[in-house]
Amino acid sequence: MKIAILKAANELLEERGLSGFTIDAVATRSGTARSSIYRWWPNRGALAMAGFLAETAQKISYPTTSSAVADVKSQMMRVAEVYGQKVGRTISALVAQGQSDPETLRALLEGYVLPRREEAKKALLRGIANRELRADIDLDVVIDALYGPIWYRILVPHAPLTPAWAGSLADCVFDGLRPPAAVSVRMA
Amino acid sequence: MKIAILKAANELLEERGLSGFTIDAVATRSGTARSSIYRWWPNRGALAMAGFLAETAQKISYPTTSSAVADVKSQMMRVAEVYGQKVGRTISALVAQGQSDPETLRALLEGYVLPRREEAKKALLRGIANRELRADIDLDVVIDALYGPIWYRILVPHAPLTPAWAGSLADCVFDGLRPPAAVSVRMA
Amino acid sequence: MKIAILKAANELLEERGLSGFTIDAVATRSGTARSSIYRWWPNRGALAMAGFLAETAQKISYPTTSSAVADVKSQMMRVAEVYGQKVGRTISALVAQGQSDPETLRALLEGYVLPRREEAKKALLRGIANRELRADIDLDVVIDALYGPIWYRILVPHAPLTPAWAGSLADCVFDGLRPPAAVSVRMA
Amino acid sequence: MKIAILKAANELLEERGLSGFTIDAVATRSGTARSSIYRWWPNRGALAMAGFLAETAQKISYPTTSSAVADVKSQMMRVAEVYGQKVGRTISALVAQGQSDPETLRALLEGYVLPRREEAKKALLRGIANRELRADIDLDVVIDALYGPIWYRILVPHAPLTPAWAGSLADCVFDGLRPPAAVSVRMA
DNA sequence: GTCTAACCGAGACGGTACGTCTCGTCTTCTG
DNA sequence: CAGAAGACGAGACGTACCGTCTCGGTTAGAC
Repeated sequence: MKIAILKAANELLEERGLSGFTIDAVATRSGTARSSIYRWWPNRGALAMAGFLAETAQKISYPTTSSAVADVKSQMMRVAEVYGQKVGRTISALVAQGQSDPETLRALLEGYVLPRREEAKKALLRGIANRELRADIDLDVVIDALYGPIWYRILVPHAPLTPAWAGSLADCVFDGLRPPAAVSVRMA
Repeated sequence: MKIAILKAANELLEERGLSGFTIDAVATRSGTARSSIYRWWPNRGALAMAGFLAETAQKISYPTTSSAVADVKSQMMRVAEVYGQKVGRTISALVAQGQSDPETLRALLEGYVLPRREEAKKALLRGIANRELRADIDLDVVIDALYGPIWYRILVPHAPLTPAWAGSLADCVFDGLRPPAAVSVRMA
Repeated sequence: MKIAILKAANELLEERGLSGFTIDAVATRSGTARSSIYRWWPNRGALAMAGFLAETAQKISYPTTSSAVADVKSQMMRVAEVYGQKVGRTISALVAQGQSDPETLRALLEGYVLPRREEAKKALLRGIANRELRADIDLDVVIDALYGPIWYRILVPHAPLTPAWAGSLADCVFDGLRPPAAVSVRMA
Repeated sequence: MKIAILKAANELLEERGLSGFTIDAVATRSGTARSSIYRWWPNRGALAMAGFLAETAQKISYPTTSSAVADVKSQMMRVAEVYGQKVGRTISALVAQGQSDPETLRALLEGYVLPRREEAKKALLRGIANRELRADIDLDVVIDALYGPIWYRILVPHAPLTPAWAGSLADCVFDGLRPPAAVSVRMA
């Protein structure tokens, strides 16, 4: 029951965006009654969030190779690929809903954004430990620099969100984060 | 008349966000009739956009000093300051509205985002001409890296949007974009 | 518009009683939108009452002949005839609605019951002035005795409500209300 | 179990009327589950009726003295007293429910109204046998005249239902039902 | 000086989605 | 294995906005 509802919610969000995501439409598609939806989720924001977390949120994981920087870059490219398609619609719908519904925003942050940032933080720390990255970087700023543009392109789609672009972005940002080790060694 | 409407629209957007931005509320606050609003703007997205462009969009300009990088950085810090307050609410409301209303999204892109990007592009080209920046950078990627995180923090407010953070972000990104001065060292 | 709504309201009340009287059904039958109904009436009780008053309430008037008693009796018989058909359904629905909605009950009393009682009171006073009725009768009790049974048969339909029955009832009650004039005269 | 349910049903009907009489509320107050209520009664009308019959219906009996008329009058006064309080709420709720639920109406008639009328009929026949009442009266009409107004005042509470009023009513109606003692005077 | 046309306010209209509330049925889960 | 617990589909409730529309009443410029 709940599963069918979440599935339907997700599909609608992906297919038709926020404006097509109606409790009635979810009920119809899932073959349940509106009241059954309201039994479990207090409003449409909560349902949208739950659908997203249940169905699509878990699909992007970090690889772990010897190079943390390469791991992050490849994960960003996968994120770009996934977000560039239907999932992007869902996320933008959630963010939009969050602008007029604080509860949805909170759920999105706590249920998705912050955990993801924590994962990224770990990867970057691994990079620092590896000496791939300078030790003095501000992790939050770096994560914003890496992932902020991806969200930006979802929400303000001035240009398509492609893995290639995400790769360039990663290169661009990481370029400034490498330790100056070799240079100083040579200069010494 | 129109001016009063746009002013009211903006105030509501700033004070109460998207959910408080109702045609009725704008009419009441501006002392006009709903029909007068619909006479001039086709729907609430268009009105929101018009209010934003008329009242707040023009407030952030680029300085022009000898250092293009410093100009961009200082502009980013000002942007962060302005967006961190009421204007941020307006922008997030517009983006949210844009998710279910393609016309609003188009207006936001063409009326605000793309022109701003053009300005940024010019500043960065000045930086390249100055030799402050490498010549081989992908301008679009760099602009995404610089401004994307700002929009991200407006729309997904996991942490406050402050000038200090924007400064760090600028430093972080520009760090990787400087011409390879070290090369000459190595060559020495 | 309002007229079509009231007409539809009345028809539904008459045809299908309280349970078929739905705002949606009224809207459909009247060819209007639910919102238009709620624009004018705050809830279904008020609508039912308004429909009743507008369409059927005014249909029963008192005749005025030389005999007030005969007038009341003939009016009661007409009331029985009218209430015995569709109007009875409407009235019983209104009373039923009034049991769970004090506002409807108030409207029914003030808008219908009390005015009717005032008319009856005038007729009875005419009867007293005529010497058709004793001067010491308690008008409220008499009106309850005359009309109470009619409402009773509408609401608790243990037997049909017919003009003949109403006539017998009137005779029965009026029998005790005549002045003892003639007898005492003879005895004197 | 059943007893607790009926008790709770009755209390709710008395305290809060029809609108507070909810299957859920009865279950909660009686400490049982909704399903247990539906095991024994098919719907809320039946439950209300059962609660009424079990708890309050039997409480009013006829006295039997030498004067049948006095018996009826005193019973009416007692009825008025009892109905004027909580029981009146229950009865009005039952009648209201009956307007949209024929089964409840039938149950009320057969389970309560008609048996009471039979009792009244017996009392009146006693009055005829006693020569307190004329032999040619139509018992059904008289019973309607006596008890109809009481139900009327419960359901259409234009004025309070008091024993004093019921006494006046009884006097008023019985006044016309006495055998024509005056005839012998005239014959003299 | 009139006339005509656009703009104004006011607000009714048909719609659609919301979230709430009961209903009466039905499936567990437990003692 | 009875009964409590409670999920289920259904559907009406009243609210809030949407965007469209008709209506008189003012200005203003054109004739």
